[in-house]
This record gives sequence, structure tokens and C-alpha cells, in this order.
Amino acid sequence: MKLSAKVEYGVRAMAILAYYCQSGPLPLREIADQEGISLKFLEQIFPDLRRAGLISSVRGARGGYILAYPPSEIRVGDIVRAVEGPIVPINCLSESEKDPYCHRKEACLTRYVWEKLRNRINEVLDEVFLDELVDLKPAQTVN
Amino acid sequence: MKLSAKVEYGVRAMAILAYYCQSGPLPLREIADQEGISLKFLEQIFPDLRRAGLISSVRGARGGYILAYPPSEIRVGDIVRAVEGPIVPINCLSESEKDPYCHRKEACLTRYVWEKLRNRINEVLDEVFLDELVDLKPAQTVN
DNA sequence: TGATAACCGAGTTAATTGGTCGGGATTAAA
DNA sequence: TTTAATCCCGACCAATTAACTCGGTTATCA
Repeated sequence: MKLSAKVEYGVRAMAILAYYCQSGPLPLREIADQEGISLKFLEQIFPDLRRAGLISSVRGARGGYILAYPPSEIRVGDIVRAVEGPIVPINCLSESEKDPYCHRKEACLTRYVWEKLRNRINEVLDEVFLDELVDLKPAQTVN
Repeated sequence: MKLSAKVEYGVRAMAILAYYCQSGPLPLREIADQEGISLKFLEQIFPDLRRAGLISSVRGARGGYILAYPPSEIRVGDIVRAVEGPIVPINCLSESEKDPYCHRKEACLTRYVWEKLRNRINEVLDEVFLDELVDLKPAQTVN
């Protein structure tokens, strides 16, 4: 029941991007140095975020990445799903072709717990927007 | 963001155990056959459930396992934590010694999302009791 | 033209997962 | 007292995944 390092770094990087969203494009090098994350590893994460339409890239010298939307419109859930794919807490819930299809769907006693779990995870991640992370809303109380 | 097969089987097995909780001890062989799970794999899961105090075992011929409490008092969350350990959706939340301690605790922008996520996961899993799974409460609507 | 930076795909290493295997200890029943 | 059922335990193993790393190519600016 863990998120990958990719997700952790992805969310952290997006928070940085949100923080500097007024300036021009921010190169990965900056983020890598500031957060102590391997540049090469970041380079592997960012294409996913771009393909998901959350950021856009500027190539060449003085290039970098910028948010495709204001921080107040980007949900943590968007980021998580962009880098990890859809949230599926247990294989039998998977809709994808390659996964072993669950033939016990109707009979399965436990299925409904996993559905509930999946929904709640998506909900909580979608409740939080990038602007909340970057100090614009302080005094965050966990609940 | 996936639960292990151990957890999936563990919860299914516990549901069976709840279903037959009026009869005597149920051998793993029964559960394995009924659910199509490898006996040897189940044998690896059940000690965790016993150590957590959720079931008790009866050794020898005509032995098996029985719930340590009525189904209405056993939470799915108890089972999950018994076989997978505490729910920690991201490493920097870990309290354990061996994990790399997070030195950014206070400064970390993202920490509070992960805390919120961890709390919600525990909540939803603790809302569901074994008796709900075994048909005693039908018409389950996911929400 | 040279430096910067995104882009791409393949390779590597270590850990985890999802099992299997073989046997030992305990107990009820024949 | 033997036998069969059952839990119990630890070792082993193959496949997958995670978390990087490496070596380069392409685009852009100064």
C-alpha cells in the first residue's frame, strides 16, 4: 500500500513548479538541485506529467517546464494518476485487458470494500490542490 | 498503491471463517479449496493473523482456525494491518528505525497530503466489519 | 557555434512478491 | 498404538518491479 518514489518526487516537483509559476520556464536541473533528486530520474517522470497535460515544456537553452494551469486548478490526484496510472488498490478491480479478469465479480464478498477504498483514495487526493501545498494556504490541519 | 495478494487472500479467508463461525474450527484445506488459493500460501498468512490475535488455532486432526471475536467486532483494517503491517502510503511517513528518517518533516510541503491519505485509508478500512462482508448485511451500496 | 535543456530508449542492480518445498510438532480418531 | 490430519516453521526460488543510471539526440537561445 505504498506510492512509488516517482509519485513522491512528482508531487514535490510540481509543488516547486507551482511556487515559481510566475517566473518563466523552470529547468529540471533547478528542481533536482533544490530537492536533492537525481536529474535523470526527474527526466523520466516529467514526460508523464506532460502527456497528462499538466505541464508544458520549453526546449533548448533557457527552456524548462511550466504548469499548464494555475496551481489552484491542479489536484494532487491528477499528478498521482499521471505518473502511476489509475489507482487500483487490488488487482481484481482492474479494468485493463492484460490483468486477470475477475470472474467472481458478483459473488465476491470482499469486492465492495476495495471499491470503497479506491473511491476514498481518489477523493482525498482530489481534495488537495497545488496552491494549498505552496503555503498560499497556511495552517494546514490534517483531518 | 496496491495491496498485496496476501492481504486479498487474508481478507477473503477471514470472510469464510466468519461465515462458518458457528461450526467448529475450520481447516485451511477447506478455505484453500473453496477459494482456489494455494494451501501453502495460506499457511504463510495465517500465523500473522494469529499473532495479531484475530484468530486462534487448534492443532492436530480435526483442528483448524476459529475467529477470536465475533465477526461484528473484527475490522477489515485489523486484517490488513495484521498481514501487511502499519499502513504507510509513502516512506517519509514511516516511524520505523530502519527507514530513512525524513529530515524535512517541518519544511516538507507535501507531507500533510500523505498524512491525510494515510488517515483516510485507515478510516475506510476500519469502517467495515467482517459481518458486513458475509451477507448478514445485504444491499451494500458503495459510497 | 556553443551551451543549455528537453527528449528518448536501453541497461543495471536490489528488493519485493508470490509463491513452492520439505519436513516437524501436535492431536483426534481408528 | 498407529495413522492421518492439521498447524507450524524455515529455507528456497523465479519473476517482476523499483529506482536509478547511461549514452546519446534534438531543439533553442545567445
